[in-house]
Amino acid sequence: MATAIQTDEEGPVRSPGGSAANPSLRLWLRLLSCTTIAEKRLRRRLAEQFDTTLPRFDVLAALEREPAGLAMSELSQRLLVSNGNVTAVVQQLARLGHVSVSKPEHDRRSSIVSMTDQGRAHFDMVAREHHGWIEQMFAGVRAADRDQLYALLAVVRTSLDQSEEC
Amino acid sequence: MATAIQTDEEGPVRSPGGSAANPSLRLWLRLLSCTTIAEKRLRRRLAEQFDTTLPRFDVLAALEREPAGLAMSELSQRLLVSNGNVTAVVQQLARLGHVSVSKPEHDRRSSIVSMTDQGRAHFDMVAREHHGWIEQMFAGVRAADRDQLYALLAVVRTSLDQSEEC
DNA sequence: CGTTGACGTTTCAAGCTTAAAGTTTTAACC
DNA sequence: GGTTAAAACTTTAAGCTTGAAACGTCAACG
Repeated sequence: MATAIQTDEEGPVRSPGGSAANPSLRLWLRLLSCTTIAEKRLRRRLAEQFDTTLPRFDVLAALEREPAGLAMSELSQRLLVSNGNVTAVVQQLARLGHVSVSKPEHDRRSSIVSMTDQGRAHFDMVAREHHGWIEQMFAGVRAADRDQLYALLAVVRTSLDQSEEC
Repeated sequence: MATAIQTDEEGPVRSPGGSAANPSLRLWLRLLSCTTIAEKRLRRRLAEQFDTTLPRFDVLAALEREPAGLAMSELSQRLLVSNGNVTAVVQQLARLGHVSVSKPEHDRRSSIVSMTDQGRAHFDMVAREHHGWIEQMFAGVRAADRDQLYALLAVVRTSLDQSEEC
C-alpha cells in the first residue's frame, strides 16, 4: 500500500481535522499520489512487456555506467535499499544471466557485481521504452512548469535532509 | 527498491544518454527520491514508535471518517491497492482488534470493515504524531513554495491521468 | 426453477522490503 | 600470534504487493 489516497482533496486524511487544515499534509498526499500512480504504471509495463521488475531495472541502471562493476554495499547506498534487498535482487539477475558476481582478490568479504553482455542488451532495450514512458507521462507539463517543479523539489529535498538531523 | 537513486543529479540514470539530456527523467527521479525518503522515514518511525505499519495506518485513516465502515473493494479503490492486499492488511488489523469485519444482510458476498474503539484510540494517538512528522519534514519549505508545488503537482496529476488513456 | 455471467472476496505464487542475526573476512592492537 | 571490533554480505522472519485463480453469492433471463 503506497499510502496514496485516491482523491487527496476529498478522501480521508491521516490527521484529525482533515488535510484542508494542514497544507503540508495535503502537499504530501499529492506528492505521494503522483509518484505512486507513475510508479505503478512503470512496474506494470515492465512486467507485461519485458517480464522484469523495477528493482531489477534499477540495479541494471546503476551498473550501466560502471564497466568495472559495483560492490553490493555501493549498490545498496545508491539505490537507498537494504543490503539484504540488494542480495536478493542481484541473485535473481545472476540467475537470469544479466549480471555476474565476482570476488576481488584484495578483499574476499566483498562481491563485485557487473553487467553481462546479455544484461546490457536487455537493459538497453528496456531503458529505451522506459525513457518513452516517462516522456509520455510528463507530456502534459510545460517546460517552464517542469523546470520550476524541479527547482521546488530541491527545496523539499533540502527540508527533508535537514529535518532528519533533528 | 523504491527506484530512488541516491543522488539523482550525479547518479546513474535509467536511460542511455543520461538524465541531463532528459529533463522529464530528471524530474521523475527527483520526485521519486523526495517521496521515497519521506515515506521510508514514516515507515521506520511507525514501526519503531508504534509497532505498526504504513498500510495498516492507511486503512485506519480511510475508516476514520466512516462510522458505518467501508466495503473491502471501497478500501481497495481509495487506497489504490489490490483486493488481495486489502484482505491481508485488514486481517492483520482484525487480529489486533483495531477493526471488525461484518457481513451485510443484503449482500453476503461483501464484507464491511469498521474501526473499533480500540482501533480509534490507537489511530488518534498515531495520527497526531504522523501529523507532526509531516510538518517537520516540510518545515523548510516556505508557504508560497508549498502552495506553488501543490498547484504544479496538479498539472502533473492531470498529465498522468491523460497519458493513461493512450 | 435452472442456467449463466458478473460480483466481491479470499487464496495463491512470486517478488520486494526491512531490520536483525549469522557468517566469513579483515585489520588494528597488544 | 592471538584477540577483538568492524566490515561485507547472506540468511531469516515478517509484512507488503500484485495479478490471477478459486470460491461463494447475486441477479438477470428463459
